[in-house]
Amino acid sequence: MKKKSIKDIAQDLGVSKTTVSFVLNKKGDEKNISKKTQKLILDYIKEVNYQPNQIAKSLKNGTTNTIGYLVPDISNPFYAKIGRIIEDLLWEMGYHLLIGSTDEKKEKEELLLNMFANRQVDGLVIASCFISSDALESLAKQNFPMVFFDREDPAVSANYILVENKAPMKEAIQRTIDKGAKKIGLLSITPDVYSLKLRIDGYKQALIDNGLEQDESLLRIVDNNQIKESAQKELKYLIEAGVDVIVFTNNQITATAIWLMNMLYPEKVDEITFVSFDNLDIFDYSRPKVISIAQPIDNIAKQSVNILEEVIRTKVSKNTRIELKPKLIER
Amino acid sequence: MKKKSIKDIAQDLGVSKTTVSFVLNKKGDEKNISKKTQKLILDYIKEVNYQPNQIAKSLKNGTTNTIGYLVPDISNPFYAKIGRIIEDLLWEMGYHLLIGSTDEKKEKEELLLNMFANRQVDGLVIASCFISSDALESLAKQNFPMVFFDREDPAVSANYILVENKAPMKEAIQRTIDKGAKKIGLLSITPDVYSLKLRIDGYKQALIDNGLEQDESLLRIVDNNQIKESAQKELKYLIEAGVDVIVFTNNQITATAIWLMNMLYPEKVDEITFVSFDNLDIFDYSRPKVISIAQPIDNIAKQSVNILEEVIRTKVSKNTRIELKPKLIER
DNA sequence: ATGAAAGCGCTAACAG
DNA sequence: CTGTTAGCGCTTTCAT
Repeated sequence: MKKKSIKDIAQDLGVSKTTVSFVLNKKGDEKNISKKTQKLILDYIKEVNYQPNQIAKSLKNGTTNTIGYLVPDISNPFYAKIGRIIEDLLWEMGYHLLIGSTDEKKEKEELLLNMFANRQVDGLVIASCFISSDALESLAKQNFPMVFFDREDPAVSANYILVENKAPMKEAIQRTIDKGAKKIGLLSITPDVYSLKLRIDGYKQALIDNGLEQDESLLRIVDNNQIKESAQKELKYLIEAGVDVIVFTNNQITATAIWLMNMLYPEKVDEITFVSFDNLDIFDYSRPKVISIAQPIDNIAKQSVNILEEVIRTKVSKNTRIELKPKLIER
Repeated sequence: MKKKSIKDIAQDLGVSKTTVSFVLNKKGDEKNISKKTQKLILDYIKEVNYQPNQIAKSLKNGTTNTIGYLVPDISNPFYAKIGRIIEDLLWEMGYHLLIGSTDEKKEKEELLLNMFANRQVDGLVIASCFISSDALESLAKQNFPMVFFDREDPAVSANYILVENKAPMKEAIQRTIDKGAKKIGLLSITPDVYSLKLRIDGYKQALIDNGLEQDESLLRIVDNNQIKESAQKELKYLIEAGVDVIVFTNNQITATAIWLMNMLYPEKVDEITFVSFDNLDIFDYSRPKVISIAQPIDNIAKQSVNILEEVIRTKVSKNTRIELKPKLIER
């Protein structure tokens, strides 16, 4: 039993494709198709379990009801969770998610971007490191519905769903200072993304505001290409420098550091406090103690979908920039 | 500058659509298109940045170069990681991933399944709880390329990529017995999936083989609808029963239990050993100590893609059943 | 109340 | 060496 098309159905029933199409799209009454014919068709549809070919529909309509979700790595819990929520929200609206991981590689991002556009996704939710790339610019010029989250290129105006970086980071560090922290180090992956720079600014500001020593050597940058090895070295530096607090700019580096601490300095896990931008469930019980800045994942997803839906519907992009407030979790 | 189609290009250049199409598909030489015409077209293509409409291509060819990835929850690290690897492997082959989370809901799974099929995905990688559902049966009957992983319905023959359950579970528990464990409890989510049953069988077998007391009350099942509350109650039971080892049937319940232990029984974290089917990175340094059975994620992904590719290419499904060996991680 | 026919963008067999 | 044409499955205008 091969798949039936509208044409087959029409032939089998001795009616025209048009009639079938009208009935299928619930325009039977509107188009004055007799009740009898409608029932005939509907019954047959069920009987043969007719499934419309969405590709043909898409070609005709110019829409696919598919949204592209482009992130550095879909297996990163942050992107996976947001992806999941977006998937659910879109599902309600009859949309599907096509995913792509860019690995923060420009070339891959551009290829994926083009593939997505060619595949006629109706819109794009994207965490890009290369917002000013040719591919994105060209899409922007075509007024392609897009919303950017997590990352921003301040030089490019677009729809952004972001989270405050500097102030919350400063505030979190302030808590540790209030509790007596004196020597505060920072460990970050290479801040080639704007938001990471802002988080580091928050760190610096906290030190300045409290008149703490501005020791540039306590600001350690990890080599992204060999995170574990490099983090180990930098962590060692900070530990030996005698810091009582270490600040991290994202959850990945925090998790790595927790692991390293437990492996290499188990005797020190209760002497040091971690501050992490981005939360992870394990922070609830991991040692060292972690004060974290939790991004409002639900809200990021919700706003992204909202804006995207609006742009698709109205066909006008207003370059909305939304900055959400993260939540400080003390432990 | 709106998007150009092949027709536009042909008109602009005063050649026919066919010629353009041939050149685009690198059949220029084969079809004896003059070098000059080829260059003319290729140059123009670049100039206007022509992007072929994949939807039209798909309609014509009957293939979309898209694979559906259907899992209970894409934000679960296990599925997210496998998804990521599959994405990469497929990318090499020119395929893309359409994702769907079923939430283990039959209705949602069937809807997604149909949507995917209608959208003409070329194949499906799926971790389903309802392998014997109508929707799946109907696809199977149409010889639709599918490969199942993680979960099996022994009553349905299909392409399965699985991991051994019973023996590894038994073996992991054996290690704890060798080290002196006497009273071994088990905590599991409701084992409505076949593999969970096998894991529990492994637990029982380990007890039998070692002549340990078969106390059915030490086998605690958590209510899936309120995991945290239920797990807390069951964990309490086991702790009070004085177990020295607790066995878990998947990583989710292990993670929950680790969290609960640290929250509620911090004084006991070093007195009890956990055995977990499924590994998580945090087990490296979490307390209680966790002996885990790590699923070979890379291999699962690789084999799934292999089989799927073969089925798509040969158009014949051989109902291959591959059982991979997990890796015991002692800590 | 229903049908014929054009067309979405692309491919490819067939004709010159 | 290149062009004409039919057709993938669907929608929709216009005609009857």
